[in-house]
Amino acid sequence: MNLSNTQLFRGLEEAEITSLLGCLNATTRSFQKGEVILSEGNITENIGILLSGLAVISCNDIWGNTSILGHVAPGSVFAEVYACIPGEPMLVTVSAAEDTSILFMNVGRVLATCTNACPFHTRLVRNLLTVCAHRNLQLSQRIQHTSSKSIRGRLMSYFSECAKRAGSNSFLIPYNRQQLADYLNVDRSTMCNELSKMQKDGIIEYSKNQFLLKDSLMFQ
Amino acid sequence: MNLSNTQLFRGLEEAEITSLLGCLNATTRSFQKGEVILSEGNITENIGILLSGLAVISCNDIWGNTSILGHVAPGSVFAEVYACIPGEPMLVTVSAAEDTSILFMNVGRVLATCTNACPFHTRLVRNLLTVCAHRNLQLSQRIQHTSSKSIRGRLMSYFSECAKRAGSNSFLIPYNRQQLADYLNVDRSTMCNELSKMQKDGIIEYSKNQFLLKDSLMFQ
DNA sequence: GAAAGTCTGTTGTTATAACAACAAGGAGTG
DNA sequence: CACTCCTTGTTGTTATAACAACAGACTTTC
Repeated sequence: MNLSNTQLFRGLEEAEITSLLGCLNATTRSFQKGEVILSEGNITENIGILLSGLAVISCNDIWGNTSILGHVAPGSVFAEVYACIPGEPMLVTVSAAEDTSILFMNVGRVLATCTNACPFHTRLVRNLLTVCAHRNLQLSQRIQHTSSKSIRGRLMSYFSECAKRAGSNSFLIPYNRQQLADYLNVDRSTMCNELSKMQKDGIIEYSKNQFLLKDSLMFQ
Repeated sequence: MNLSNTQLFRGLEEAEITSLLGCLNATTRSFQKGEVILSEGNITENIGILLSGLAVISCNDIWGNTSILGHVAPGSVFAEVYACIPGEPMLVTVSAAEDTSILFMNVGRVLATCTNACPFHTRLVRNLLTVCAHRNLQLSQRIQHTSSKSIRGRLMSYFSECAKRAGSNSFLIPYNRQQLADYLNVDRSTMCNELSKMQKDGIIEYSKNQFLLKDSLMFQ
């Protein structure tokens, strides 16, 4: 894993990162497949970066049922939310889905200006904030797109954002049907059905992942 | 508004804040009821703190339908997500619901270590990160609690977290029925009905805002 | 180019949530 | 106390989403 390609170290050179890592007293640890990396209920002051392998984020309800909340891919930051809220116990468990190596950094050291007053430090903090803000934005958008009670409403909310982003009524979506259904928290087949109806109703046109919001609607 | 009571300035004394504000070149602006504070599509480098009044966060779809996403109360930070992602245009509009005054701070100045290397600065950055992380946690939890397709599943997910937090099967919830229904994105009356059924089924007991998850379930 | 696998769209049935309308129980006020 | 206002719980009806099962199109692989 090349750290300069990660969200957290973006904009920093290899040499600068090496110097930073020393300054941060970062440590690397390896985990075997199945091993718990961070456990629910624990308090962590460490931000993790997954260097290689794969981790899953899961959650247990009080009856012991486990549900998977997401995955951590190489280069991704995790646990930063808990590390940034002093004393907040984790509500999720992170465990290794494969043999995995993790870089841990103490958030206190990341935030405290180092004695060398190194200029890379400022960039690192800014990156950390950007990571947090990005995740925030994505979560807010998902909530917005799933706020409608109807499948059509959810699709329209999502398509509306896609069109805004693309600056055009025509856009590509980055999901296949199953992924889109999961994102909008609806059943795939029912969603496919609704897409057909919307096309029949003249609201949208689509082919594979290319969608078009019909202009006529803008003036209704 | 006493700034030392706000999330962003927590842990700082009045005098320290005054010195910080100068160092940050923060500015205060007033808005009349109905006036737009920050507009969708704009790029902002400013974090806002609402000092007095009330603001609403709203969103327009491409057909011009407006929906209210939330409110900003005195002392609350807003726009920090957009300010922290350089170049990210706002997807929401913030406008004054009453006559309102806002403190704006440039995020670049917040993050750049000031020439005086004032120690309050570090605390401020840490607070900003904490604000971001907190919001993040709340959003993640809401998504988790609304991920079930059934009302019962959503209630159980929420109650499970409440019980965990309380460290007890008995806990108070901070919402009335309508607010809980809104939070879980379900219809109030249907939810009330489901709560009754859950009580009949012996899963929970409740009275007003006091809830009890029945122990028997733990061993099923 | 046949076979297996994946993705997408379609249909019919069933479960369930939304909705509307109302009753009962406080809380607060004149 | 009578009054209104607000919250909560209940019921019946209707709309709609989930679910299951399958067909066709497209990929991938040998």
